[in-house]
Amino acid sequence: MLDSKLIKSNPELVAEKLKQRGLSTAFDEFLNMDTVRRRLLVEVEERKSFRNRTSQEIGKMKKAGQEPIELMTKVKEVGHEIKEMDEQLISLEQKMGDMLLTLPNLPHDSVPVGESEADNVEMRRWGTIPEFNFEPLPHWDIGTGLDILDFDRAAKLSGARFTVYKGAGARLERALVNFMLDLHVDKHGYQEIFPPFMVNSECMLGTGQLPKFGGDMFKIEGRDMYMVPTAEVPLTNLFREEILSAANLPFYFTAYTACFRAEAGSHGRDTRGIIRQHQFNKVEMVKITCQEESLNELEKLTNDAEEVLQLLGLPYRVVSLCTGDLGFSAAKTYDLEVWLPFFSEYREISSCSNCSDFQARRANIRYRPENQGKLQYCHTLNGSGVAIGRTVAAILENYQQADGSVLIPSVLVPYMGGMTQIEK
RNA sequence: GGAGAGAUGGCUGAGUGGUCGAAGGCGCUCGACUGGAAAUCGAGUAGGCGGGUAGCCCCUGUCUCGAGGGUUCAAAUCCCUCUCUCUCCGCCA
Repeated sequence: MLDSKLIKSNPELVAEKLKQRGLSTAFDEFLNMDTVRRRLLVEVEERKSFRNRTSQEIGKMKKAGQEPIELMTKVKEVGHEIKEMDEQLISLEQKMGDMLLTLPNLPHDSVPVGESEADNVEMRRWGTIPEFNFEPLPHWDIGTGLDILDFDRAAKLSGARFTVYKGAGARLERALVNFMLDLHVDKHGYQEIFPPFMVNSECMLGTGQLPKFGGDMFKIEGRDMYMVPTAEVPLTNLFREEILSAANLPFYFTAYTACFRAEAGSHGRDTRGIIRQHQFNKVEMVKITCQEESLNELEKLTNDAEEVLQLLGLPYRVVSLCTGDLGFSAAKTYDLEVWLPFFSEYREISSCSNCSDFQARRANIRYRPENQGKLQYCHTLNGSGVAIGRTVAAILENYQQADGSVLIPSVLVPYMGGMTQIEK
């Protein structure tokens, strides 16, 4: 959520920043509502002040044995006025609040200005793109050939965009989860969390999925519950409605969860394979920081995600998303894109974002600064560390052999029970 | 699912109609004491939204005691609904 005071004091700046995201917003209506709201607030507070003072007088008079009927009637009348005005105020504030909740975060000044994916800026590349002396297969053909991925039976169980992992495939999925968690916990200093996979709508509002993107999620029928679309939601909401001590910042959390996305496939992209699924696994990293540190922390978080790919020997590049391609809650985002030989292109495997105070404001996560000053909103960051399914796809395609087998990256061998190669 | 108890400030915990944004304690901040520290003593210490103002330096109004409604001149306190927590019973991986 944007700071309404910033909108009031500098609507042009906010509109300009939103325009960079491709959003034309006029704040005239908002500012008008606020003017009306403030006028109404002053009037109703005058009446409340009168009611408070007079009620106390009535109390004293009653104790003195009097029965001030006229005063009581007067206060009662004012009470009715207050109620009417309060209702108007609430409806105004509701409208203003609804508008604020639908506005995305402002891009940070360091974010490249652009309209679409095409304007994203490549920051760096890592690794050597593998060369094959045969025609590389797509991961779905490799997976079905090795009988470690079963799309047909998954369709029987659940429908399109689900996958059954079998044998070494299932093991590989589990190995990756453990490898990534161990790396982030043991080397990068994150605390491991195992959160619920279902959360309430307050959480979804806090991280920005609601109110705009409810259709992207699986909702539990008849309950105020959603399947988590990413562990970012439960992790970031851990401290919702809390006041943290600056001395305890920053918090580093990492968690494995399954992720559930209803929107996957709605645009007909990636209809084959395991790139875009209704359910996939992910290890996520979340940081809660003070305001001054979030930019640095984003660089470190991105490096932590990169190290996963480096250790797995998967070529990738880092892209700074341009203003037009930023997600709803993000002020700045680096995407990690892994090389997929069959596609012959880099595809997103991690997205690392600094959400500045945007989510903290929605979720009311604050901290008291060291100098005991005024409470501040925390900054929240999140990044995939990394998406498991896409990592499996990348391993299958990058490590495929001419005979249809797939080599296991050495760092995963212990997690695979010593297996070095997946063969038919 | 059935029965009961509860939800108050950063934490703990009093408060059953007005003098309560709220005792006491802990924690924290500042000061005294000390060579320094501990202990002790003293003072301060919620947040939101407005108004005054150049200004969150101050002054001031209002709201907030799980959430929402109601009763009343007046609600943390009484009534209703909901949410959550705990205990017992049932069921269960």
